[in-house]
Amino acid sequence: MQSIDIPKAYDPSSVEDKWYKQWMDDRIFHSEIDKSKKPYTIVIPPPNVTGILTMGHILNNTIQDIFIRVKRMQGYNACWVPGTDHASIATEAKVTSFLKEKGINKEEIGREEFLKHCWKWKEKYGGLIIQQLKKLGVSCDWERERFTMDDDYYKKVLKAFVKLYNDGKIYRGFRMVNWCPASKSAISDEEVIYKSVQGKLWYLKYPVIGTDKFISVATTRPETMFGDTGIAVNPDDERFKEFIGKKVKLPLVGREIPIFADEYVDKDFGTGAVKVTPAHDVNDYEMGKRHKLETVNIFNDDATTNENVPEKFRNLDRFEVRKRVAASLEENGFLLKTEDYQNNVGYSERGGVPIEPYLSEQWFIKMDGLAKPALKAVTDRKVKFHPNHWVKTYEHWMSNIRDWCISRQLWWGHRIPVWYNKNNNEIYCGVEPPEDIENWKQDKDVLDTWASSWLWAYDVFKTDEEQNYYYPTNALVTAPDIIFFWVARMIMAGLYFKNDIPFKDVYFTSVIRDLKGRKMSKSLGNSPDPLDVIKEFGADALRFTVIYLAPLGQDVLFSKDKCEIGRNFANKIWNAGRFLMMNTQNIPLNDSLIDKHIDFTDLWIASRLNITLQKLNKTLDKFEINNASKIIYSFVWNDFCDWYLELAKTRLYSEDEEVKSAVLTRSIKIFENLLKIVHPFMPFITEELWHFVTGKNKTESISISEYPESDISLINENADKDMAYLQEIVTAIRNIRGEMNIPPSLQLDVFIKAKNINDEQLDYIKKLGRAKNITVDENLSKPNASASKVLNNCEIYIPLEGVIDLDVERSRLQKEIARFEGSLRGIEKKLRDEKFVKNAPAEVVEKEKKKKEDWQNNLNKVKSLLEDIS
RNA sequence: GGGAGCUUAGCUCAGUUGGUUCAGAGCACCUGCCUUACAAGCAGGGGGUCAUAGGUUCGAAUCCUAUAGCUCCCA
Repeated sequence: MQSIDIPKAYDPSSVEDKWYKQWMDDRIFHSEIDKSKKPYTIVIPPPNVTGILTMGHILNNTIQDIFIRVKRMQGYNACWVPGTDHASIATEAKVTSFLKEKGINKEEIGREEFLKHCWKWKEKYGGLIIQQLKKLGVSCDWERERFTMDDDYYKKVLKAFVKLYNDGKIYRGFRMVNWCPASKSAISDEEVIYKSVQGKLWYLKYPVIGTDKFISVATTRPETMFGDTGIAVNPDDERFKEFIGKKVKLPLVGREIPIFADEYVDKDFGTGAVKVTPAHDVNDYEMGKRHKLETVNIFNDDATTNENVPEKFRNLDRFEVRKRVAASLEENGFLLKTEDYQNNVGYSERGGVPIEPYLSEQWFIKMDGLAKPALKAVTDRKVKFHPNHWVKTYEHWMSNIRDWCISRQLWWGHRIPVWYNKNNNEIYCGVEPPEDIENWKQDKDVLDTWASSWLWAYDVFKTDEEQNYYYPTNALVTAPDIIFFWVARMIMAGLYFKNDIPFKDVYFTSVIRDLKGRKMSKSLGNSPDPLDVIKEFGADALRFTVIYLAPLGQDVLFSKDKCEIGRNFANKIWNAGRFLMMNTQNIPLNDSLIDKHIDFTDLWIASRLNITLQKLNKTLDKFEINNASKIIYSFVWNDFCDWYLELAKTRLYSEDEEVKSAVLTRSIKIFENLLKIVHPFMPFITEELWHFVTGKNKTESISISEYPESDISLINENADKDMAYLQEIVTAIRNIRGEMNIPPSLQLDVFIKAKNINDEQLDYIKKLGRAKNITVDENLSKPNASASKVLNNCEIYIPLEGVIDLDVERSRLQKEIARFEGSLRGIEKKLRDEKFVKNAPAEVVEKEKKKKEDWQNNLNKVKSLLEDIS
């Protein structure tokens, strides 16, 4: 065998790009319909096409990749469809401001020109996040990459609209909506984010006509007074009874508006009387309808004041007007007082400015009929949530859902497929425009982005045949903050359009936060750039670290330094592989020998492997992916590296060539299995090592090798027991050596008082315990000046003539005594308790009795050992 | 105001069906080691009244109730 030069430390940079290219060249992530195989499908939550990769994406996509890779190796037809969405508001905002910098106004160049710029922008920045995802090593089927504005997907979105329209599920209406003055568009309820803001409460005085009295009202938004068309009080409020039916004269405006009674008014808030502005407040709008009030809209679509306010206040931003109105009211004696006031203000998620309740004509989808079956699918557990507690949130939202405003006053997106006849009131709705197009005018608005991505689970598949094969998908992995935006709506769409759930399981990921627990955000600048992290630690390390840190349903406090967990783990695996490969230089591999030379440690590691596989399957089935990473970690590091390989050295360095071959061959076989179970978590390093140890051609891949199945017949209790005994003894010897500060280079004699240690075990104890000689005898007595340890089935003595520090030894033994005594106290108390003995199952009582005996025995032994040296 | 989640070692978190060999892991810390895979490592060690108060039970980190604190979602 040729000399192998494997570096001491794993260097991901030389490995990752090489393999990713190979995988792509070999198209191993590509899926085609194959009726002989069961499909396992995931569609990616499409990231914003102009976005960049965040730590959230890292976690989310690593999880998806793990599921997909495991299933692929298990022989499923694994298909992971990637893609991006067009992010209507976000992209349009970016393009608009880009153009503005160049002195170009969107309105001036018109819709078509503007869209050309959008597409250019998309071409330029759209590929970025996809390239970044590839760095992470994800095994998406890139040949299936989709974009929500691809021609055929675009058509499918329109088709869905037309169907809903024809089914009477869509209507157009003049309603109060959440208006984002930054993007000059309506947004949905879900895109409004409430923030607690320190503001003021202004107390205004409105003169009551025909009296010399004022009625005072409290408001957080004095500028809206220009739109006031009434004053409301609670009908039971004695303070205002005399005013009901009278009118006030609106300050600064002079308009006369009525005072009326309405149950809605809270007597205890502010002054007990409220100004009513039907055009700019949802509740006031409702009150206005009840009392047939006039609506006076005082804002333009960018929330500057319009011609309905007095001239000196016109064409000003709403916050500027607020200042001026307050000042003017004060000047004219209409301001009673101001107070500091903390209130919740709705902000536009994308626009970042306070939303304005605004009356306008919009399109809505009726949610009633869609929501009910979608709710049932989840409460019946046809769609399962992981963790399950999200069901309650979902349930609550679904039961209180309101109609969905789907029109956006934007250009970048799917334009609403509705045309209005120029000559009459006719409306046409269809995927294709009307034939006599010259007589029609298309609706100007586009659809909410979610009204395109809610079809994602099936419309990413182009043909009916594909949809029938791949749909419903198996799992959706997503951040919990889009449960309403997306998850809920996908379920509605799936059931409505496909008559089937879109996915069987939904995995809600952790939220990645910084070490202070703050959400990672661009504005805080507290998020490391994932690509920098990959460069520094490697994609495998990053992947493993985030999974290792992310328990189901818990947030993750992350900093890039934590990637040492993954990097060190990768290095550990690397060196285990390196060790095996180094040995192949001198030891020939031979499959036929492995069953000929087998001892309990071989049986034990096989047993451990199969127990691990069993646990792994269970946790993966339950979507406990964080648990899975820990199971793997402990098998690799503790079982395989710390114990098995250390034990194997005894035989690898022996004289028997057959034994050496057998042990090395077996070790490599176990290692290959180990690589396979690590592979979905750390695809690159495992691919590299797999090729080292199997010598396979580079076009073969561990990615499509067979995933190990757990073989229960290999779980071996006897081997486990023998091994546990060995570990106990070795640990005891090490404990003595450690506490006595004996350097590893100093070999010592060891005496074990026991009857059942076989020669195999003895060899290992000698090696791992760094013993010169070991004497085992059932009846031996403690040598002079030796340190000792009492175990359940044996006692260990290490003579330390000249080395022993009696004080250290005494305190060691005293500690042991304290431990045994503590345990005994608890157990004796329990056994003295008649109720326990009477009520507890006999088994448990027996167990306790046995324990008590053992510990009492041990205690006595340690006590006498202590006496010996006192 | 409604809902969800969390509170276990200095830090970040595991602890499935209640039973002192489950009070654990990683990091951090202390001690000794460059032991022929790995100092990104090896071996050993210290450290917790499992938020608080009640309750159920023979027995509670684990089940129930209340309280406090933190986080998030919704209005």
